[in-house]
Amino acid sequence: MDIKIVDVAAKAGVSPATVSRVLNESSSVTSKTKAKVMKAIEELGYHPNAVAKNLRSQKSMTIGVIVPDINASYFAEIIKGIENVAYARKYKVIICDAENQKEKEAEYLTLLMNRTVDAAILIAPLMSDEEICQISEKGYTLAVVGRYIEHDRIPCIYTDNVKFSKEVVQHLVENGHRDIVFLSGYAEAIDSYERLEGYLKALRDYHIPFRPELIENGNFNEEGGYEAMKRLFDKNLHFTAVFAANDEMALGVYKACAERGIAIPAQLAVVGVDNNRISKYITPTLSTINQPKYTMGALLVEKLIDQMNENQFHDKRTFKVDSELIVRGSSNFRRE
Amino acid sequence: MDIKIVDVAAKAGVSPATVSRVLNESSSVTSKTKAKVMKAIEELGYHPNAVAKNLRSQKSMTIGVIVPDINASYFAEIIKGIENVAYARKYKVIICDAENQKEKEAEYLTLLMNRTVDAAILIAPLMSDEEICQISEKGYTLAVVGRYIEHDRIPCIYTDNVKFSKEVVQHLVENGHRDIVFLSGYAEAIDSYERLEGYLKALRDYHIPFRPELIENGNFNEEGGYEAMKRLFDKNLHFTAVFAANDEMALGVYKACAERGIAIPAQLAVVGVDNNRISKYITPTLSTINQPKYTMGALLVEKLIDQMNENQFHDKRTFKVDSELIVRGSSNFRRE
DNA sequence: GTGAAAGCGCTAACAG
DNA sequence: CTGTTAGCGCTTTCAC
Repeated sequence: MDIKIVDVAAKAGVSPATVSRVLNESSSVTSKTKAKVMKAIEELGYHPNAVAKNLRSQKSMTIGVIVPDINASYFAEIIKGIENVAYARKYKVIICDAENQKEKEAEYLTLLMNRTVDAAILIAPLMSDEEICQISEKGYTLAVVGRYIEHDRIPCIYTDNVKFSKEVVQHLVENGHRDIVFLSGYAEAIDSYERLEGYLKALRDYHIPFRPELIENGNFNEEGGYEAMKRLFDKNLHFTAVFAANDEMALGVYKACAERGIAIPAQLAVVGVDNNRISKYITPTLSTINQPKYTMGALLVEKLIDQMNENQFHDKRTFKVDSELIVRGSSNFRRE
Repeated sequence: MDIKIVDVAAKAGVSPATVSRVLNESSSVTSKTKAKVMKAIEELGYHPNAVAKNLRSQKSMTIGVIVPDINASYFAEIIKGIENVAYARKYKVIICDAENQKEKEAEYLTLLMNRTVDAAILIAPLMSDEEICQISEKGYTLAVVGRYIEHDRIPCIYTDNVKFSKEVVQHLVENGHRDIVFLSGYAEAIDSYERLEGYLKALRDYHIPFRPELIENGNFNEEGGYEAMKRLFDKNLHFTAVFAANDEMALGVYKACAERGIAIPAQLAVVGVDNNRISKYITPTLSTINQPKYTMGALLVEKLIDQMNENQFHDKRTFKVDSELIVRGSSNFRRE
């Protein structure tokens, strides 16, 4: 520490520029001088100061990823995908947990604005399209997971929320259900909106009248799902199935059912979204929507890095990936 | 973007120094000039360049956290604790997922060496005490979760692996078990070693002869636990309980048992470690060791930041926190 | 209370 | 192939 490039240069009997050259392999250096430099670096225990380097070279070779919650396997898998291809392309990845708070999201976005990272990948369901576009317009490099953005400089990867939500309802209807609860996430989230839309469209397709009292909000977490179900039970409404907008809320449904002695799936069918790891371990196993999380992360950084390096925009910038309904124990039951 | 402090200064009709002063509230500025500067900043959409700032001020106000795997609720909870107190103290936290690879661990450690972060919190069971001490000796600021380090500049927080492992065995013995399998994690990990030690000590306390054939390695993951159990079953050994060195491996045990039609806990008792979220959802619910994960993270950064700010070393630098055995369905059965 | 100027550690022209 | 020099954008003495 406190050893700088000039110290190495002095020790090796060369100029700082030469040391920099061997460090970055930026131009050819005699193998002899290279050896001298390496030796000096070794002996001094020199570590280049990345802050100075980044300031000078105007890049950091790091990508920031902002996620709503690090403790959700859905995001963790996406991050793994990002991490691995970024690593292969010599980029570092730093992960920022916004903990579902807009304030922290903004805080971590400054890492992008203030040039600590070269680009940011946003998984930010609370942020509006406009906000995202504005940041991009200011010249910052962004990519987005989980939604489509109408902006030709922002790579996006997403699944079709409307489509898979229709599939869920279709599956339930085909199993004899007509009174299907929809458990929504927090209202501000784009996913909430789109999944509700799919639910409504499917009902319409089947000519099932929409009953607004069957919509409840569970804020995308277990506790919220639990409370929402309690409210529904208390209202004595008739329903035979629940479509929870994510698996977390479905866990809350399980809990509420356990308390009331309601059997899943015989008395109530349940389907979630995300294919959280828990969904395959819980009893009964939870039907859910699976997305290619790892691939989504991997593909997106790939595009992002290409865009940064080639300094041009590709023809293909947005990717809609397929999701699949995984039918498990919680809904695998034909209602007569 | 591309707007610098001089641009703001020009627009506001002051010097760059003054702009810097209002930005950092470092010394008093007339409220009138302050207003002018703020206005210019606003109008120009200026964002300070943190790289330049960090270079000049020789600090970054950010802490790096290196974890073995971001997709494990155990680490995620610790990170939450770190994140929240760091945030309250004006520090940013960047998370690095080493994915259980020494190579990546080293890669991310360079963020510390190259001054991208002011300090690093290591959750690195694969790294040796010597390596950790060496880094500290070179003048880098470190803190460590999950182990005790004999070095007066490194704050540590950890639980007593030996102690809780003894408790697990005690619990099993008291329920009538004498032939207890120990499923170890990868051999290099300090946790593996210490948990085995606790297992052995407990056996000795109860005068139960140690049977080396009952030790298997499961590499701390589900697949490993599953394979290890299959090997044990194939050997036709007699045993009635399994102490898995973490919950992940215990899940593998469940799977292997399901395949062979072995009932948990009637035919085989199972206990894990970590209190992963899944352990309370799986059937039967999994007995495990719980640690105050969030608090561990929170307390450690607190100390770390204190140490950095006061530039002095506290009397109390290491924290041993209590863990608790949570007895659930997988071992709550008295063997006659 | 404010400005001028130096310099954090490095890289990238430009010479040689 | 290697050295000299300027400067990335900011903060911080030191004057005034």
